[in-house]
Amino acid sequence: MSTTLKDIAKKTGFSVSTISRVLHDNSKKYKISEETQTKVQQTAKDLGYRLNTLARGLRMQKTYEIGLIVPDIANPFFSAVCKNLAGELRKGGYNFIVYDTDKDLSIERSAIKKVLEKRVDGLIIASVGQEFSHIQKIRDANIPLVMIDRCSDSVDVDSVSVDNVKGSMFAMNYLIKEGHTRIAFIQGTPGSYANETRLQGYKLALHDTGIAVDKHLIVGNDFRAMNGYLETKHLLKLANPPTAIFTAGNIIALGALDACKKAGVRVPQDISLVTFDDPVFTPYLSPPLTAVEQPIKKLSEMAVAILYRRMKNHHGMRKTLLLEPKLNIRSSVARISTRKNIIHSTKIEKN
Amino acid sequence: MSTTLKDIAKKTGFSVSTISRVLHDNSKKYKISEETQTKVQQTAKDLGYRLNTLARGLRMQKTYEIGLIVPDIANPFFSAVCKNLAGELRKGGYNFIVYDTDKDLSIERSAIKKVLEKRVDGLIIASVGQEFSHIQKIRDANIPLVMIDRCSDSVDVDSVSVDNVKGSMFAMNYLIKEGHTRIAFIQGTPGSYANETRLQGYKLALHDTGIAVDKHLIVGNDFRAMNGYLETKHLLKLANPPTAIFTAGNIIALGALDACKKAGVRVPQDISLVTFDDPVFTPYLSPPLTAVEQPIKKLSEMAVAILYRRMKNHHGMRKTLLLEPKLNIRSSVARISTRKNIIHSTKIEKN
DNA sequence: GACAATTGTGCAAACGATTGCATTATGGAT
DNA sequence: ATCCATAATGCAATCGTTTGCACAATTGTC
Repeated sequence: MSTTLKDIAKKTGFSVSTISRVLHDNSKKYKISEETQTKVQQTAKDLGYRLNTLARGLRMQKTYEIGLIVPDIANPFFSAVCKNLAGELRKGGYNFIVYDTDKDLSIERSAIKKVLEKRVDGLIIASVGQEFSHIQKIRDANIPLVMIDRCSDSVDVDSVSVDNVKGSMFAMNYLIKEGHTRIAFIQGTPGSYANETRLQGYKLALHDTGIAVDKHLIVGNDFRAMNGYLETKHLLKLANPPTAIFTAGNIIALGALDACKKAGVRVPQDISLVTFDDPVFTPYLSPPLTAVEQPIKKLSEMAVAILYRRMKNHHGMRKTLLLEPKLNIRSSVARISTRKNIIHSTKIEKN
Repeated sequence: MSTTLKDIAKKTGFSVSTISRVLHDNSKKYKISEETQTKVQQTAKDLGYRLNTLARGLRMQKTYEIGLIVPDIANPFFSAVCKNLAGELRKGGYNFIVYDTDKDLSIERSAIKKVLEKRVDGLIIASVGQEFSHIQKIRDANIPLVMIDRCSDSVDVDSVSVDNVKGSMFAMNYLIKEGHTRIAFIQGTPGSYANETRLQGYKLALHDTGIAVDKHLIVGNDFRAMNGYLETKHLLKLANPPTAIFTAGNIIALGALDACKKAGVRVPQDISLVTFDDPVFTPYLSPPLTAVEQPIKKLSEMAVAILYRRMKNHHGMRKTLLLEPKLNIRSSVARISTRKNIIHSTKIEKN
């Protein structure tokens, strides 16, 4: 259908080899005459020649493609990661194929299969699960691979992720410093990497400062807004409600905020709110939310750097990177005093 | 490196043809014996055979890949489109390659080149610009193509987009119905398809109801938050400020909201706010914003449907679809009365 | 017992590029 | 005149599949 080297060869009278060399080799190496070069290039343009990367990839055993597998591309965190990775990879002359697994492990498996069938040169994957045997297999097949946004000691693969534990501790320590001791945690999906590590940080911070963990203050079960809404409502009705809420993800925080407003509870005067994750709209909420920001740009850069390294050296030592998050302090936390706490409680009863 | 059909052939004693047929043909057609099938399948599994789509694509002249080109994947609208398209395409057995052009026409051009070199079976493109000659060329080369999120009579390509003009009119008519006559429009990037069509709807609605267009009320120059912030500040300082603001995009609205809050101007009591585009966080802002929602799911479904149609029939009639947006009424618009307007004005002076 | 139909499998030519190894022509050195 | 280096190009194998055609063996039909 489309023009091939052969067509150009026929038209110019040169051999396919010569055409190939002129068009892709920069042709210095083979000392093609100027005259031939211009002639070939001209006819290539005339005929609208377009490289066939399938043929090249097959012959060269290299595709210049990187596979990217993410649980949910509509999640601002992942779409930002996507964008940064794209830019970073472009610099190195690589393109990438994205797969959205919709947080489904079976789709993830089939995505991996597909992407390997495409003979990508490398793979970046933010796995959904806690189960990594299928990923280990890729590594065992010597396909360059880096995991992002989660790491596990149970697999021997390169990884770069954000230190969720530390992030939680930043948030919690700040709340504690401001005088809070009754701090609720609204979870995301239990069992997910993000949730478990963030929960761990929550507990650790409490433990470090000698505050007992109150199981009634750990609530919730997924990363959606409705979860934040319902659990906040529930928390506000407790006999002894928390003075602060820490949510495992930003969408949860949206729901929490909504619940507070509907209950006539003011943030931060009546209750404080901090959240993990910090997408573009957080500063524009009312009030602007204090949030744990993940270093997305750095994460992407590192992921690509580690991937390149692995593509050069299949058998190097495993590399795991844990990046430091950052607490962005805005206006959703109040310094606490006992009196405020009481006012707060009465307010609740009213509703 | 990896196992090929040949390897399996060698191991089982059958020919490459037989292996191929068993593994991909469902082999009914060629009446391969049960015995052979199981034997082949077993060794394929043992050897960890993985299809090489490069070779297959080369031979079959079909890749089962669709290229997707978007201006900014981190934009919630496009990442949602992405996700919906992915799901839709998966149903048909297609994968897709995404390119983020970063709103840069030259990157767009090179992305198109790259994606065609990959011999995708089709192309979905949300072009950045108003200039479509490069896109027309693809169509001329008989590559199935559908444009999304913008359409133009100047190119002869299939397209599906949201009726921005109508969307703007929905928003404006609502504001007008609520008694507003001084309505400002904060633009996005002038010259962009999204902006011009939304602006057109703004003007049209005013015109239809006999309200004169006041040029001082059309302000702004890009889709970012800072633009919304600065322009709102400016609008509030006018001698005769608007009673309502309509923003061309949601991020602009975030900035506008922020400016109002900082100026002590309440929404909607002191000024009303409506915006185009309606991502997940809009209902959780304070106040929940009345916004024009784009039918993203429908858009994606239609885009894929039209693409499939075009892949089957290269020479059919051009098809352009214009989908209807929807106004989600929340709490950012107040019914206006002259008295309120005066109170409002005094409030402004105070700041 | 002759012939046709069916069953099960293999041969070999594509698909479009890359590249090591010729090959030819030319000029210079001896 | 002989030999060698160099310049400019061509040959042909290869990458891993798919698939039209051929072919042998078996079964069925009259």
